[in-house]
Amino acid sequence: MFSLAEENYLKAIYHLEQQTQGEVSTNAIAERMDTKPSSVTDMVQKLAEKEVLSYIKYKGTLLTPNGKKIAANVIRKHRLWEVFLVEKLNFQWDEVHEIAEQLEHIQSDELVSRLDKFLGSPDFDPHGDPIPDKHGNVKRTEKKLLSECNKNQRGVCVGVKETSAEFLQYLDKRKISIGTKIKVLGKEFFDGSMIIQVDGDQYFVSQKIAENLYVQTN
Amino acid sequence: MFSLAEENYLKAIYHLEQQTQGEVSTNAIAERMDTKPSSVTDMVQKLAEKEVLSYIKYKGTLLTPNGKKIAANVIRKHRLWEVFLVEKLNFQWDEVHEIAEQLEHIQSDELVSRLDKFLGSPDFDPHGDPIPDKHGNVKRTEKKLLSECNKNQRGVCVGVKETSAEFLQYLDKRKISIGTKIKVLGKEFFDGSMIIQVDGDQYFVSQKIAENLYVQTN
DNA sequence: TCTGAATTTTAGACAAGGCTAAAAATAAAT
DNA sequence: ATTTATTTTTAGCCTTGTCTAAAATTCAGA
Repeated sequence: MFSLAEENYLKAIYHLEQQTQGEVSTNAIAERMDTKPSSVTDMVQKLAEKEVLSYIKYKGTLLTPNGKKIAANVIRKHRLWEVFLVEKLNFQWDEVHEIAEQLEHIQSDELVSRLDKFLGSPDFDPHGDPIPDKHGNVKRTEKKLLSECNKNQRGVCVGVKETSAEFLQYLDKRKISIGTKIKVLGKEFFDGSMIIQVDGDQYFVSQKIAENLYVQTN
Repeated sequence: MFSLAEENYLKAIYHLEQQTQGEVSTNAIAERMDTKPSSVTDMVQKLAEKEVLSYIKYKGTLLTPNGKKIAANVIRKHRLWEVFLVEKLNFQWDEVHEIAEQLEHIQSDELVSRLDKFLGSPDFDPHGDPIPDKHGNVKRTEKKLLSECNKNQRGVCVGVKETSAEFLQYLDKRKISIGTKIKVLGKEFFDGSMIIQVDGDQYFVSQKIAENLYVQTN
């Protein structure tokens, strides 16, 4: 139904719509897709014909409900495959994006449904981003930085901001990964450092660490 | 390196080379790829430039060692994914081909290597076809039809010729699947029917059944 | 061996998706 | 309120992979 290129455009526009409000500009799309604005104009006009987005010359584009659904489905597949790669094939968090970028275009609803079940219907991908359900709805649970948490707050690690190998190794060493429960035992205000509890262990974390770890509090 | 279309051509030519000896004809490729001979000529000339096959006008093509390796790798991926779909996602034998046809083009050596390990480095796909190793070498164990076996011969079920749902169900009911050991207890010459032993049970199979079941004898 | 049939190749066209250069529209600044 | 700068679109061209129609080559039968 939709070509690989078209799916990538829809996905890019979907993400851009979440980062800003109002119409998405041609230049913004071009930058995100690493392509030229003139190419974007062409494609956007084609997609408008297919009624997956509305386009007004010199103004920008907005996805239609149908376009949103298609984009969300691509993102759903992307994130499910990321879970597969990390949980089943033991890839690292930062190694999976490129491969998932390819896998997200495999066409088969049955495959997605079975993959989802095989993985235990996860709600988050390895980076802590929410996985849209089959209807394209996203469980929007805002994540916040560990550094924004207060003493005695509890949360679940849902992602990272920084994705360098060093940082991921730092977390691995402390057995912190997606789903890990974290409790703030203490917070030092003059340098922003914290003492946190992870499973049975306690760790000291600097502000820099706390500012790069997303948690979902409850 | 090689486009999706190019990979599909190499794969098709690889298969055709195994079915016949000598050069593969343009028409044969066109028929297998469900395309026109003129398109094949174009593509084959392009692939000859890339040195993955040798092409002589009006004569035909032959894969170079490099071309064989690339084709075998695509087939390796195809078959590994089929194992995944059947073993892990519980698809039926006959439902996986289309999806594997897409998955075989995912580019990532690391992915293939990890998938292979995850599946326990299988030697055969769910249809009983051998899975090439990472160097493109195929463990060539010729399969023959059950009907070609003689009394008291033993073999392992490695595939089917017919793939209709009815036939697969027939086999399922008798617990015959890939890897199932079969022994020919008796063979009736006037109608080609057989008595076979499967695990502890004995079954009567008609010639039609025996002609559609591949076994690897030892 | 000649001739008709089948196969294969060439030539020219097309759709998708991208690019460059130039024109048009909008936004910003004096 | 103009002029300048930025953004966006248009026009024309390119590549990939396909097609049709016509030409060239090979094969096969008499």
